[in-house]
Amino acid sequence: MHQEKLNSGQRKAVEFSGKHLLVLAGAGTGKTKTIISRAAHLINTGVDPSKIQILTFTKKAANEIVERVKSNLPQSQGNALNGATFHSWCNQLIVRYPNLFGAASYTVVDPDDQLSIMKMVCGNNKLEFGKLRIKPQQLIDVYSFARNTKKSLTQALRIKLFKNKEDADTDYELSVIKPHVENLLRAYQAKKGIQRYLDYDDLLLVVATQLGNNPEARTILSQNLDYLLVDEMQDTNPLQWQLLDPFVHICHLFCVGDDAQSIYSFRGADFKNVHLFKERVPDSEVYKLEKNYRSTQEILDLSNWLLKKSPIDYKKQLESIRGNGEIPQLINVTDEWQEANWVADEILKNYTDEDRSFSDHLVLSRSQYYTKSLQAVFIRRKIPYVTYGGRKFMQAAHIKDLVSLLRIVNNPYDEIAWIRFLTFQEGIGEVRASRILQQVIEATEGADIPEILQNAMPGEDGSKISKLYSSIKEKTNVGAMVDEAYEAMSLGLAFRYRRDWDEKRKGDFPVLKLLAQSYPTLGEFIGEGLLDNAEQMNGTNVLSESKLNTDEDKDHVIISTVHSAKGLEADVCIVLNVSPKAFPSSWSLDDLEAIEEDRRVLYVALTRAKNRLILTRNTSSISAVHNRTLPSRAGEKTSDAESYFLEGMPDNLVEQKTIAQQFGNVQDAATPNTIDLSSGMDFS
DNA sequence: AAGTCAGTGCTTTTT
DNA sequence: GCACTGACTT
Repeated sequence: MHQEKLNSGQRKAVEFSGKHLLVLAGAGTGKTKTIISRAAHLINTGVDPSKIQILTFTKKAANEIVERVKSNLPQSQGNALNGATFHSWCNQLIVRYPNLFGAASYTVVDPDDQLSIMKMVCGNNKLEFGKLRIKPQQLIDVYSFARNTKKSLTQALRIKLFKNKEDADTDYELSVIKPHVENLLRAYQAKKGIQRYLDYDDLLLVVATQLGNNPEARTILSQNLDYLLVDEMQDTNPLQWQLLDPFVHICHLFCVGDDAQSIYSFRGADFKNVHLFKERVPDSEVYKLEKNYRSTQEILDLSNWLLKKSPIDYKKQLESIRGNGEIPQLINVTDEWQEANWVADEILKNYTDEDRSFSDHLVLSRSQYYTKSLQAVFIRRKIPYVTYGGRKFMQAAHIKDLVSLLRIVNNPYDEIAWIRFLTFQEGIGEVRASRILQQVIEATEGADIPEILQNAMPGEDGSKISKLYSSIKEKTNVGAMVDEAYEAMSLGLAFRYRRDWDEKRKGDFPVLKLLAQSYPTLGEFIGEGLLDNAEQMNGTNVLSESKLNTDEDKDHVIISTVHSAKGLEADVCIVLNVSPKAFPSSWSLDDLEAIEEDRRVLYVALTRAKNRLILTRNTSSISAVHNRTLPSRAGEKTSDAESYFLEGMPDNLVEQKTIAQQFGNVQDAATPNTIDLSSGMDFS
């Protein structure tokens, strides 16, 4: 058993004996440690672990917190402790109380499926209004934004499509567009209803609505829950607040957050949930944690300087308990291949000369896309790495193919899964699939699906598929269902993905089976499995270590987006491409709030470093930008150069280096063909 | 009607 | 690498 040491502020929060508490904790002040110790403290003082629920933003964070609480307790004492994301928690509640939430046999749809549904709804209806064309994906975004922020459709359209402009032209365009959008969104909602789909937002909405309206629901839940511990409170949005609000009367809230690290406003996050905590929650207190234990003072000086330049007053000045260390480095490069190679050099040098392990390194990027060249270089130079925040395991095409069969067994109304599964069969395309689907839909409730399939597809194909369907339906073990489905589909899969079948995709199916086996029912696998993150190790999928024992090679560099790196820390932290147009991103330039959010993104990145902080930047984009002033709104004097976050940085905050050209010439480096670096190598 | 392939354009951030 | 398109074959 291992107790975490606390300072007086942390201890005060951990041992808080009032009703509700918000802990405002700056970066590196021991936020995670405090929430972990709080859970352990509650259990130690006699609270039933099954009545504590920890809520976080990612499954990874949830798992990590629960594991660390357990290691703080005598063995098996914390086994009943629950940690989940808002979404998976709601999903669990819906599964556990089907009658309460009225969602008996439903399927959770992921963003890909949402898009497919929206495309079906739009059909040939191209939303074109003069210059403005609205894509199905944008409709989904507007819909989700409106529901998460509780804003009207008009407001959501204005913010998402018109950058929040409020002039007469915008108002006119809005009035033209709105009725069309409304029709499509209503059709989308109707389709979800018929096919028993719940999208991510529905999961929260179903639970929040029921809790708000139904006293019985509150009574039932209050019997099973005493403490709610919420991590990253600054990233909760109005919908999530609507979900939390009823619990004020049901249990004790313990929330931790930092307004300077709020980086999810694109998803509707609203730091009012932090600022108005005391007003909204009766019987509540707010504590602050201000001593930074993570970083050396030089790293905090740079972070403080960045935040101080903001027009927003965060009232934050981090001070290091640890004292002084290395000055942060700013590495000037001319292109991303040079940058990637420099990063690889640095890491290899630290590994061999400085006795640092690969896992002491965290490489952060604004976007997932930007790490592509870095990954290519790491593979070529044999640096082990994992990526966080990439495409989900369950979203991969070959996985979705197989899962489509399980989905139609689980929910025969699942149109998307039907189409996917049927068109997977050789000789069946979209037209025939729709026809077969039509027969399934028209069949009366409770009709025998295998029989319908048999009739819809005369001949051997029909009977094969029909038998497969019944045979899977009979199984009770989810892993066995995966096996059966794989046996039937592997030939087709191997052919369809023959290009990278042996190297990449084939190996995912044993992983899928392992994942499936960890769920008691098919419904839970399909619902929650979707919400489960995978990480990629050197380009191939692995599931979180708790599920798969990957003891081999735990030493690897972590490559992550800043958004996925919340809560992470590392000895050496490298922030890629801190260049104009990236910080702030060129998308944000004419929106002040977006610029400030980008500033917080960089702030989060900088404060991950414990001892060595390295920023890289592309000098070619600096000179390009300095020569050009952006067209700006009347009266404003903004330009890329002026809004660039490192503009005007005092010389003493960083040590600059400029890397001489060393690998090939500029033309070579700029050719995208460089990706071929990886193809000729030995993967063993 | 279904399948294949080469060419094109496009890539914020996440549950 | 990805989704999508258009032209082609089966």
